[in-house]
Amino acid sequence: MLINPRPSEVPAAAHDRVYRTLRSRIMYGDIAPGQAMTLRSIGEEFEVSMTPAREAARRLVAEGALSMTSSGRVSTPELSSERIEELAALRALIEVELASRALPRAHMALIERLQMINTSIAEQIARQDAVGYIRTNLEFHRTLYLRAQAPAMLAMAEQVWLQLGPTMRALYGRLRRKELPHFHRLIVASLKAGDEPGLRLAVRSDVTQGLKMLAR
Amino acid sequence: MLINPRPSEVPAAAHDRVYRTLRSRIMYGDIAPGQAMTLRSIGEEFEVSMTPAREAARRLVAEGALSMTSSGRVSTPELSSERIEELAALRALIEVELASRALPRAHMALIERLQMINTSIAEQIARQDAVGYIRTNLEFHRTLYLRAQAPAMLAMAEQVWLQLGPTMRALYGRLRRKELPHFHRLIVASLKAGDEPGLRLAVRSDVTQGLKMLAR
DNA sequence: ATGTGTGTTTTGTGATCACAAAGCGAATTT
DNA sequence: AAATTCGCTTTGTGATCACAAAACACACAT
Repeated sequence: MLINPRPSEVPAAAHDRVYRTLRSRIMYGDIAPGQAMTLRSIGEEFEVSMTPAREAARRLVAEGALSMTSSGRVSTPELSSERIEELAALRALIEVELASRALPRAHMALIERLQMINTSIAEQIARQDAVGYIRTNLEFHRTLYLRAQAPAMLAMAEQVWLQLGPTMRALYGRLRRKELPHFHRLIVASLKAGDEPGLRLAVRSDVTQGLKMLAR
Repeated sequence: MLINPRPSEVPAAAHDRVYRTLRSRIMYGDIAPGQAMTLRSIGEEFEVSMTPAREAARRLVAEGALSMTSSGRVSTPELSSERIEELAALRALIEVELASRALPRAHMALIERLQMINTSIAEQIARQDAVGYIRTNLEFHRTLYLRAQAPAMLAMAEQVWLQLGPTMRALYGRLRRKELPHFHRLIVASLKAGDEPGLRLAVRSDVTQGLKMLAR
């Protein structure tokens, strides 16, 4: 009997492809806050009928990536400053815990990988590429948190990122960064030193800094 | 022009009714872990077609209330002990923060209401009603956290409850309680005294206690 | 100008159907 | 006896359609 040589390349249902593409766009700030979309237009873009388009949209609504009016229309959310503050606090709570759990398992290979990602972030900044910056920045965090071996917590953190996606675009479009966020260096340094309190503070600061200015 | 006298009583779409009913069942431990269900049987029970049944199921999958096999079949999840530990830690993180934010706004009316709920919990314990116990226990927590005025955080907390629902049933079926969890009394006492560190400890303990024993 | 009414168009909802794949059970083979 | 094969049944997926309600635009009246 033949074993499927690539079990990860399962057919990929249509609704899942739509979901994943939209999710990436939202999480990485490809879509501005308040952007409306119809189920038919989604289906048209992905060349599927309304059924899978509706499923993908509904899934994103359930995750807070899209908001829905009482009549069923979906759009990217426009977050109030109170909600931004809440989501920033959630990021701080969850990601500090994830970093703390990753610390004892963080070996040199991981730290080098994080430094690589940091240089990549610097490139995106130089290129003024907002979407690239957001994606690479989140990749830095995800790479660290994966070491925590805590999938449920990581999923929660990603859900918060998703909710903040369109808003992050508005933020990073405003504060034109010139250099690598220096808390990333602090995170790497704390990891090297095995300094847990320092790591917790660095992560909390990194996560909070940008969003604080946006919430006012 | 007439204003709708009950704006909250909008027609209620079929898929939403299915979703809400299933969500309650899962969150309050009405369904055991590992219980499978088909889309057609859901539709049959609620006298709707497969379309709204599928939407409700998909929404619950997105929230982690149901798990899905690669072939699209859904069932209540059977959580590993690692995942239970993670979810317990998330409860601790988020709910301690919610309680802390509720504290400065907690007036006498709220405290009295919490005490009422506590006597209600004692009744459910005397009646050996597992589902009633879980529901009333969560009502205690929700009542407190509503005062925090932090809807995004509360939604996250409820999502964790939802994921733990079927497992909670298995837990409370095992440890036949005899009396009101005494951390509930500690929570109320800390609220009365305005003692924030005490409140944080009491909430963390209450949230962690039961799940710790289940995770081994 | 502003608000109002009306007809048209757009849009989400849910039912139904065809299809393919997964699950399942019994009979058969090793 | 255990494993396998084959056929039937169950099940999820996605397309299509009818329908009702919401959104919209335009004309009209104030």
